[in-house]
Amino acid sequence: MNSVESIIQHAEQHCDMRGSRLTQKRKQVLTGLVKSNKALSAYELIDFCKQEFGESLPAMSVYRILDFLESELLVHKLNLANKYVACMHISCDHAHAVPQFLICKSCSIVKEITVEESTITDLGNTVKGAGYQLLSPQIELNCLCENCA
Amino acid sequence: MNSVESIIQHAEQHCDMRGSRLTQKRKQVLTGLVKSNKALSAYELIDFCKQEFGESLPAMSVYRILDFLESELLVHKLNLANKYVACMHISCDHAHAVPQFLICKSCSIVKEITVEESTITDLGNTVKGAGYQLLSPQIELNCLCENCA
DNA sequence: CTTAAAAATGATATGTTGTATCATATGAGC
DNA sequence: GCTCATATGATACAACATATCATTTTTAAG
Repeated sequence: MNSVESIIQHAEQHCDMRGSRLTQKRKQVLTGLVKSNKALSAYELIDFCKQEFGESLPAMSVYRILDFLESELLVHKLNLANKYVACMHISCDHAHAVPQFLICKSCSIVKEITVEESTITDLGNTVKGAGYQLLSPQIELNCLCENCA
Repeated sequence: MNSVESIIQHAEQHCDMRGSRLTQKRKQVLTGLVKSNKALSAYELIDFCKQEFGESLPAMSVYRILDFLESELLVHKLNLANKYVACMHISCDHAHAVPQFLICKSCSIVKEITVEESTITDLGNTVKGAGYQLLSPQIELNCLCENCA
């Protein structure tokens, strides 16, 4: 069993335990993200499902599926790029900390790293000090990856 | 002279010194951002100029004007929200450090604060350690402001 | 097993953000 | 007043996203 299948299987178990269902199409969309190994837009995922599975998904469905996958913590939405990535920790058991995404603006490859505890504390204090409440504790940075730099 | 006019005047001096021109329309767009005191989309700025000045700007022009204002450091583009805000430091003389934007997802009011030196250093090291190169050193966080919380 | 309710997906239209491209106008310097 | 660079206009369209109502599939109760 290759690693993509293994990840999907983990995702399925995860949904089972949470009482939600990883349907065929949800699995297809997630597979697109896992396989591509980078951030894809909803429309790129439509193309993927068309080519890979001969499945013609309407945009609305893909967005709904992405919302679902996000609510299951299997996928992250990258607001900087208007794209979506598979969570890197699907196969990990531990809950993971605040994610930091380094998004290559050229090729959309994303590195999801865990933010230093101290950095998060600093950020949180700053936000609270300004009277604001953090909504999505997630840091996204526009970068260039090694290849594209 | 109210503070909006004062800020615009500072912006004009800034452009003079840099050998660029703050034209009528550029001034109108900047005025929209300064007056509204929050982040606006390009199309909201079109509406503002229409209502305030009876000026019908095509989208293309507004985007070009925003690019110009950004290159002059008078305006920041918030990629999280696809909106634009006037820089809070137009009237300051000192060059300012890496900005951090707390964006209220509900009302678009933005707090621009200066990132702690240590936080930036941490971030920079993490990015470099991951083999990535930071493109736009600017942190944007989805928040709720005091009023909307 | 059948049927009603809930969950998931489809279809269509449209809204929002942004850019490509080619044309026109405006202003600074000779 | 010309000329060239800069600025702006007009039109079309691409990419991302949602509203709304219809249909299908699944679940669960009787």
